Amino acid sequence: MTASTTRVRFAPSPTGGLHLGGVRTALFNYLFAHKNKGQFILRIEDTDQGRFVPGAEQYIIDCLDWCGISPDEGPHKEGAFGPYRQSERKSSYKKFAEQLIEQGHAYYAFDTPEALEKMRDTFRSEMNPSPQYDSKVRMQMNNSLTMPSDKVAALIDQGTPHVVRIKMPASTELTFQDMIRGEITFNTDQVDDKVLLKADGMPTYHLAVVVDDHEMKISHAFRGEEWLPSAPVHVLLWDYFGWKDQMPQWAHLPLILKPDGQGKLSKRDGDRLGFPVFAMDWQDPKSNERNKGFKEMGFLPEAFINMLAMLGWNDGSGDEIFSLEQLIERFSIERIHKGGAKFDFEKAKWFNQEWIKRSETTRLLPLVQAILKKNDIEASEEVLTDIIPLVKERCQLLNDFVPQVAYFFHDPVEIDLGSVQPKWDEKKQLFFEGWTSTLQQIETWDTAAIENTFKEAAALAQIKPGELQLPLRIMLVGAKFGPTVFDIAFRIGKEATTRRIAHCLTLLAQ
RNA sequence: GGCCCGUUGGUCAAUCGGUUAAGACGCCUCCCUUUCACGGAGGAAUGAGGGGUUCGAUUCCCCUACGGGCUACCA
Repeated sequence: MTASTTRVRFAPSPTGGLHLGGVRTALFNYLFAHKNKGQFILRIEDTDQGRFVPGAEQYIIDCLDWCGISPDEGPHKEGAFGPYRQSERKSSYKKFAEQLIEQGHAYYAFDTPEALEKMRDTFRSEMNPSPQYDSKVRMQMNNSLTMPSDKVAALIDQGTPHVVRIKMPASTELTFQDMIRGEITFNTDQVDDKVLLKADGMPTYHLAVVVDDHEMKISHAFRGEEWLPSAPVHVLLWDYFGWKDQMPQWAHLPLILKPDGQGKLSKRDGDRLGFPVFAMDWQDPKSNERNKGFKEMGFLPEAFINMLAMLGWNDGSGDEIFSLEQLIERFSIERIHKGGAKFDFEKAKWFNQEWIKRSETTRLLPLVQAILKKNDIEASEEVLTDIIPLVKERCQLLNDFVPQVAYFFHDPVEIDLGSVQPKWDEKKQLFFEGWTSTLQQIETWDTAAIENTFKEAAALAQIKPGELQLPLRIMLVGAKFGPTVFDIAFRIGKEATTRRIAHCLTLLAQ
């Protein structure tokens, strides 16, 4: 490699929600770019007009922004290498395809979809379930290799639909280096004559990646392992164009697998097993199908990317909680795994809990405030600043703040009297009646004062304070959770405390 | 079927020929706490199988098995 700057790219297709694996690919790109003080480019691969989904591009940008891994260049942030949408670069691909034809490395093919299907049918056998358009069959097909040149010219003049295919050399060993997997060798006999330019004039992925990676001066190319089988086509193309010395270094990332069973993780698995697969909520504009995102599920972006980084990579130290800055500092391609990793939602939630625990109240406050508002709880900054530290270690997801905080704002609706009734007796009833009236005389309403009167009253009534704390908790919170009861009584105030106790005493007396 | 990639506890994983095979999640027990969490102390649980190479293999090589990916005018 030359001493040129590091330039990497994340190149998604705008076809739907942004999958976990996609975010991780973007993350690794981002980490590598920042570690090497290079640039991180977003390129939109929208060459398949049939699969294009409006809104998906902006959604991808929003997801990356939310994750804190925004690109340096992209359709939303023009740099010196635009345009960053492949559909807008259409004209340049044709030129390169024609160059390949002139050099004898590609050819025009006029076969109709029906003709291709017929070819597959005739060659299909038990030994060869999926016949390819390759060196063995191309001379029997309808293309510029099998037709006189004047006929080819005539067909093209008439506007006959045609594609451009690469002419794979026969029986050639092709070797390239992968930064994660080392040396990888293919025999060209195994790869078919891939379509380079489609009938609609759009390039396929194969032509577009090579041309764009070259024109955008990409130095390192990260992509999913599913691309490995077509890598020889790309390597060959770099060679044919005469750019081989500028070819990016490849890194084929391991896949993220289903938690159960096998295969790569899909959005269906999320629906099936009850966890998100997309970074943020995504609603398909055509089907209106809605898929939940990690963001809306209550994940902190810090936790989300931390979790993703640890799926297929680690720094060898045993540490697991890393900020984005720490990830940049410690990231290394050598420590990326070769094998796929099964996604574990439980572990993902643990990462989030760790991040909630470690986050400053000021970080959490606006997020919690927004979630509460959605649940019809208007909470001031002052109050939340006071309450968040009390409950944050009890929350795995940001949404958990709702039940953990709700009883500070309104009387519990559901009251778990079942936990109290079995051991409830008149003695306790009298205790609470008595204590409620002594509460009225407390001058400085604070946690210590409340706790003191409670313990004194308990001693007087000859009941262990512990036996009374659970009932009190149920009265104030409605259930068995939350911080110390006296902390809660202090925050909700004297009036609410006595009201909630009285209400429960009435219920228990029935 | 073919090709390519992979394989350490249930899951994420450390080890870069010599260790009692780390650590984390989850699970279980106990402590703290008469709530829920947090925290602390323990526990169960791992090198797919078979051949080599080597004084010595989880580690290197080969075979098998298993898993995954690809095999579209989708990316």
